[in-house]
Amino acid sequence: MSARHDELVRTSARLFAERGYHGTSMADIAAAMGVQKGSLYSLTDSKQALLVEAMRGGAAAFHDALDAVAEDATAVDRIRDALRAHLRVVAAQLDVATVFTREWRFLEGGALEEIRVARRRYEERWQALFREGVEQAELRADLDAEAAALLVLSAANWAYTWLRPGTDTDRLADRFLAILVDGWRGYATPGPG
Amino acid sequence: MSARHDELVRTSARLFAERGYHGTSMADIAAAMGVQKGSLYSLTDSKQALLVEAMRGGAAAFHDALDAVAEDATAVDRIRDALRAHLRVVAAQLDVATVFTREWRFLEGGALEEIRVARRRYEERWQALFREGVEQAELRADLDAEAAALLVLSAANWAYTWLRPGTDTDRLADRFLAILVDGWRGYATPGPG
DNA sequence: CCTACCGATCGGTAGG
DNA sequence: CCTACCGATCGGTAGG
Repeated sequence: MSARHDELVRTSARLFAERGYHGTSMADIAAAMGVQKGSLYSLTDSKQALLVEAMRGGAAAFHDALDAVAEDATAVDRIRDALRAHLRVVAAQLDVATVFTREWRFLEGGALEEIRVARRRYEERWQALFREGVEQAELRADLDAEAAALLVLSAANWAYTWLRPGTDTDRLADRFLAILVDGWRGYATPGPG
Repeated sequence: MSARHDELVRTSARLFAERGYHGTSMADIAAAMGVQKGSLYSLTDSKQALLVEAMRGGAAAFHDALDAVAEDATAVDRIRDALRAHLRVVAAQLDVATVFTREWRFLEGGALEEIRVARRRYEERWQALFREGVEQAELRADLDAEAAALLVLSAANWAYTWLRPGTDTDRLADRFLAILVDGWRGYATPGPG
C-alpha cells in the first residue's frame, strides 16, 4: 500500500536474509526503520505477514522472469533466456531471492502451502523446457530431463549464496551454458544431424 | 565423550535442520531428549556449542569423503568418485549435512571463521580436480574450471533440500555426470584425440 | 508514531 | 538428572 509499508517489507526481507527469520526480532526491524517496535503494527499485522509479503514478491519475480522467455526460440535459447532471467532476479533482488529460497519453510498455514505450490510450479516449468527440447530433437534423445533440470536449477538456486550485486549475470549464465550444452569434454560441436 | 553427549549432538543437529538454529530452543532439545532443559547443561556448555559440534561433524564428513578419492584415476573418474562420496554423505547424514550447508552462518566468533575456512578449502579441493583435468588434457582445454566446479558443487550443495535417505546416490551421481561430461546435446563421444 | 505494558519464552545457573 | 529461579527478550496490544 503506502511507501512506508513497502519500505518495511524491503527492510524485513533484508534482515531475514541476513539473520534468518527467527534470528530477526521486531525490535531489530524497528531499529532499521528508525522507529519503536510498537509503531510497526500500524504498517503490518505481524512478523509472519512480513515474511509472507517478501515471499510473494520472490515468487512473482521468478515466475515473471520465466514468463518473459521467448516462445518461438530453440530449446537451448529458451533455457539460456530462462537462466539469464533467473540470475538477473537473484542479483537485482538478492534479499528477496535469499528469503524465497531459504526462509520459505518458516511460513505457517495457508501461506506455506501457497508458496510450496509456487515453488513446485516453477520447477515444473523448468523441467518442461528440457522435455520440449528432447521432443523437438534439439537435445539428445536419451537426455535425462529430470536430472538436467535439477542440475541447472541447483546452480540457479544456490546462486543467492555467492552472487554479488553488480555481477554481469548474463555472462555468468553463458559460462554455465557453455558447459552444460556441450559438457566438460566438449568434442567438436557440429550441428545436429 | 559419553554416548549421551553424542545423542545430544545428533538430536540438536536434527532439530537445527528441521527448525533452524534460532527456531530451536533448548527446551525443544530437552523434550526430544526426554529430560528437563536444565539437565542439558551437564552435557554441553551452551546451545552454540551444540551447533559448533554438529558443524565440525559435517566438515569432517565432507573432507573425509574427498580424502578417499583415488589419486591415480582419470580426472572424470576422480570427479565421479568425489560427487558420489559427497552425495553419500548427504544421504547418510542428512541432518548434519543440512546444518553444515545452511546453518553455519549462525556460528559465532572463532568457530565461524574455522568453518568458513573448512568450507572454502572444500571448494578449492573441488576446483583443483577440474584444473588438473584440464592440465592433463582429459578435459577440454578451454573448459571454464571455475564455472564447472561451481555447477557441480551447486548440485552437491543443493542436494540436502531434496535428497531422501535411501536414495541410490551413486546412481544419482552418475545421472548428473552423464549430463555434465558430454552435455545436453551430447554428440557421439569418441575418445580424446 | 510513542510510551507503557502484557504473558510467554529465551538461554543459562544454583543447589541439590 | 530435577526444581526453581535469574534477567533479558520475545511478538504483540492498549491508549493516546
